[in-house]
Amino acid sequence: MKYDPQKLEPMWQVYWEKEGLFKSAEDASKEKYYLLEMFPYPSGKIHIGHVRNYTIGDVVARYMRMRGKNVLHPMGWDAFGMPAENAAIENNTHPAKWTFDNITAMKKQLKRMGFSYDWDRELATCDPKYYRWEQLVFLKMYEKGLAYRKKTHVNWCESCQSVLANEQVEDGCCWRHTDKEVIIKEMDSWFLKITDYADDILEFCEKLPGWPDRVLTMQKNWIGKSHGALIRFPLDGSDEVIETFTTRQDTVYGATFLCFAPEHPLVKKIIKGLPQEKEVTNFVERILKIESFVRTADFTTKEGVFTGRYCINPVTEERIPIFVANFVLIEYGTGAIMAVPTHDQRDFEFAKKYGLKLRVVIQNPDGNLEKETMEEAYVGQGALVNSGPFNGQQNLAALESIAEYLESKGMGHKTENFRIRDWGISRQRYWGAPIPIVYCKKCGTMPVPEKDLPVVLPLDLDMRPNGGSPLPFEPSFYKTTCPVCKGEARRETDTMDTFVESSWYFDRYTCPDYEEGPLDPNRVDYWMPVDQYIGGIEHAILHLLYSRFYTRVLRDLGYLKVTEPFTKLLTQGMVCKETQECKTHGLLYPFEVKDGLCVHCHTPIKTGNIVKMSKSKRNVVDPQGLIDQYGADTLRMFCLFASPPDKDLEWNDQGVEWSSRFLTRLWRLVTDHLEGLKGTDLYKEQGGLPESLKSLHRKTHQTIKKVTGDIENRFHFNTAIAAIMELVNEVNHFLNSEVKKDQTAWSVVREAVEAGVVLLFPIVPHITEELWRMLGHKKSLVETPWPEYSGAALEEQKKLVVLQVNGKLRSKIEVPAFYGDAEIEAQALADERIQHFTKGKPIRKVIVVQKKLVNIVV
RNA sequence: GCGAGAGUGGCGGAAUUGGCAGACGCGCUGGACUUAGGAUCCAGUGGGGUAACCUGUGGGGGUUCGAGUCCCCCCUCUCGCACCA
Repeated sequence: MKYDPQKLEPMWQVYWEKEGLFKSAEDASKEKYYLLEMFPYPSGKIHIGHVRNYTIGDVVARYMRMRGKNVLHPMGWDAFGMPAENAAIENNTHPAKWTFDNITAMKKQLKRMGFSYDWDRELATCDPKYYRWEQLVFLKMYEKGLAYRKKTHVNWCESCQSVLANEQVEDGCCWRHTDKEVIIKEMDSWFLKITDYADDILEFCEKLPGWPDRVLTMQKNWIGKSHGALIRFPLDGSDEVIETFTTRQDTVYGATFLCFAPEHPLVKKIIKGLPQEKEVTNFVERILKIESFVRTADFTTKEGVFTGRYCINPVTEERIPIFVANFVLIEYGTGAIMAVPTHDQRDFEFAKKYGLKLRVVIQNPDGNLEKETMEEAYVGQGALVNSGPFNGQQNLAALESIAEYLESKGMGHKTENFRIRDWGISRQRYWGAPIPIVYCKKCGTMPVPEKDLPVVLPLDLDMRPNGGSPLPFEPSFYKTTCPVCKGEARRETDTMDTFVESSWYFDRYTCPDYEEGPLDPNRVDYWMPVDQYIGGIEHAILHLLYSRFYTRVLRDLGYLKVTEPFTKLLTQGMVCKETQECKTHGLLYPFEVKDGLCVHCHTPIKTGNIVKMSKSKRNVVDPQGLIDQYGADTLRMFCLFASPPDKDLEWNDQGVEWSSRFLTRLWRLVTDHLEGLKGTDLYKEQGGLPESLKSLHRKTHQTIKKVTGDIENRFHFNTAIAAIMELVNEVNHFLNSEVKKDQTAWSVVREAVEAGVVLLFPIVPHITEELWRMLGHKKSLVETPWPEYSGAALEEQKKLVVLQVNGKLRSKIEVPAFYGDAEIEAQALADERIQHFTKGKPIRKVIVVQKKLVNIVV
C-alpha cells in the first residue's frame, strides 16, 4: 500500500469536520485552554510564515486536547487595511470584494493544511457586526476622556492624500511618489490615552512569567518611565512660564540656556515682532519640513537658533538665552529642556557651537574639572559645586532634596515622565471602521448616540484613482444631522487604526455571535485570558502593547474581568531565504531561476543575503505548490523540525524532501509489518523481558517522556521529532535483527510503534490517523489520550559513568544503579585507563557527581 | 548613537540546572540490492595524526575540580528605535 497524502489528507479533514471534533463549548467541569495564533491579514494566499505559525499552534492545540483540556482554537481575519484599497485601485475592484475573495481562498488553504480550528467562531473585523462594538467602546472611552482629539504634526503626501509613516518617507519624498515632497501638516487626530495605563502596564511586565524576557524588555523600554522633575523657567519680561522636564535636577544650577522643540506652541508667541522672528520661523520650517525625518537618524548635527528672548533660571536667578533646537522633541517631556552644557554631551556640543556659557556644578573625584579646559561633558558623579545651599552634597543624593527645594519655592516639583505617547488612531483611509463622531457647527464635537450604531462603512463607493479615502467626498456618508440640535452636521470621515480591531478580537472569539454587547460575560469570563498566544516577533511592541492597554480599558468599562490578555506568549522567528538577482531583470522569484540562470535571459544570477521572506524581495516560496507535491503533513513536519520556533528558519527546498522521506519510512514501518503488529496486543508491564526487548520497551517510554517535556515545557518540536526518529530507527533495527519475533516481542514492538504514531499525531495528524486505523483502532486520535510513561520501564540496572582526569574525558565505566558515591569512586580509581593517566602523580581531589561523572584531580 | 538578541562540523541544528561537545536530520564516502539510481538498506563521517594522543563551540582574558553554558574586554552579524533630557 502506497503512502498517498493527496488522497488520505483531504479524507481525514472531511472526517474531522463531519465529526465536529474541533468544536469548543464552555464546560465548567473541564479545564479550559485557550490557544491563539495571531490572525492573518487576508492578503490572498497563505505564505510560509503563516504555515509555520499555524503549524506550531496546531501542534499545541491537538496536544492539549489529548491532555484532556477543553481547547478553544479559533481563526479569523484582520480584514481592514490599506492593501485592500491599493489592490482595489489596481484591479478596479472593491476592497470588500477583494477582501472576501481572499478570505475564501485562504480559508481553503488553511483547511487543506489540516489545522484544527473551530470555524464556527470565525470572524472578520470588516464586518459591521464586529466593528459596531468597537465603535461602542470608542464612545465609552470618549465619555471617560480616554479618547480625545488634538492637533499633531504629520507627514502628508498630496498625491496620496494621506498621512505617511516615517518609514514611508524616503529622502523627504513619498515612497510611492518619489518626485513628491512630503509636507508637514498640522492635523486634528483622535487619540487613545494609553499613557493613563502606562504605569500599570509597566508594573505587570513583572507579572508575566510566560512571556519572553526579550519582549518584556522591549516593552519596558518602549514605555520608558523616568523619574525627574518639572522645572518652571519664567519668561523674561512676561508673565509666561516655560515648563521643562529633566531627570537631572541636580544640575539645575548649571542650566545656562534653554531649548524649545521646533513645534513648541510658545515659540511662535515669544518671537512675535522681534528681529529674530524671520530667522526663527525659517529655521522651524526647515527643521519641520526637510529634517523632521532625519532628526532621528544615526548622525545628526545639533543645531539651533537664538529666539531673541531670555528666561530666568529659577535657582540662580540668572537671565539665560532661549533657543530652538533640532534635537529637542515635542513628544517627549514638555517639549522644552533646560540645557546644562557641562554635564550633558548634546548640550555641550550645542554650547560650543554657539559660544554659550558653561558652569561646572558637579566636580569630579579628582577635583580638576574646569569649564575652560573641558573637552566633553562630565556625566559622572561627584560633589555639587556652584549650587548654592547644595554645595558639597553628592549629586545623586541631592536629586531628592533639590526637587523638594524647587517645590517649596513653587519653581517646580518632582514628577515622572513616560516615553510612550498616546495612541493616535485616526487614519485618512476608506477601508477601516468609521469613528462614530459628528461635528456640529453649533454644538461642536458630538458622539453618535449608541442607538444609531453601527456607523456603517458604505460599500457602494468607487475608490479614488490616486488613492486616498472617498469618504470626505461622499455627501451621502458625511452629511448628517446633529444628534442634539438636529441641525446640519458633518460626520467624521477618518477611520480607526486597524490595531484597534486586533486589540480585542481574541475576546470576541469567545462569543462571536453575541448581540447584546461587545462581549457575553459568561463566555468571555470562562475562556479569557488566552493561555497561549503565538505569533511573529515583529509584533513584540505595538500590537501586544495595544492589546494589553485595550484589555484594561474593557476591564474598567466592566466588559471583562481579566487585566492581562495573554498568559503565555511564544514569539516565532522569521522564515528567511536567500535573494536571487539578475543583472537585467532585477530580483527574481524562485521560479524565474533554473540551474542558476535567469529564465528570461539565461545569464547567471547573483545570490544575495538570507533575509526575511517578502514579496518585495521576491524570495518567497508558495506553500501551495509544496502541499500539492508533498502534502500537508510533510510541510508541517519540515517547519517544525528545521529549527526551534523562536529562532529564524532558513528555508531550503531539500528539507521538504527529507521530511517526506521520514514519513514514508514511518508508513512502511506499519504497513510492512501489519500482520505481526495486528496479531498481538500492547505489551503489558511485567517482569522478565530479555535485555533486547527491555531496551526497546525502555526506549519507548524514554521517548514518551522526552516528547512530552519538549512540547509541554519549551515548544522544542525539533528535538521532539528527533526523539521519535530515534525510536523509529530502533524499532527498525530490532525488526531487522536476528532476535526471534515471538508474541512478546511483537507486543513490545507494537507498544513502540503505537507510541510513535500517537506522539506524532499533533505534528502530522493525517498520516498518523490513517496508521492508527490500520492498527485496528476505531476512535480518532483526536479523542485518544496522550500517553503516560512508566517509571518502572525507565529504570536501568546499570549506569554509565564518565571518568575524567583534570577535567578531561579519559574513560567510561558501567556501574550497578544501586552503587553509592564511594563505590563509584573506588571503581573509577581502579579503572585501567585512569591508572594510566594518574600513574606517579598524587591524587589531590576526587569529585563524584551523582551517578554521572567522576573527576580526578592530580 | 541607544536598546535587545545571536555567533557550535560542509549544512540545519542538539547539549533543558556549570558535568561525555556535535543528538537527530541533510550532505558526503564506502558497501549491498538493482538493467539503472537522484529509490531502498547497511556502515563510516569535527580537524590533525599510522598510532598513542593532540586539538576543537567568533577572538582574548578570568572564575571553577570542570565552561558552548557564568564574569570582563574585543570582533562580526541580525532585529528594534522616538537624539529619551
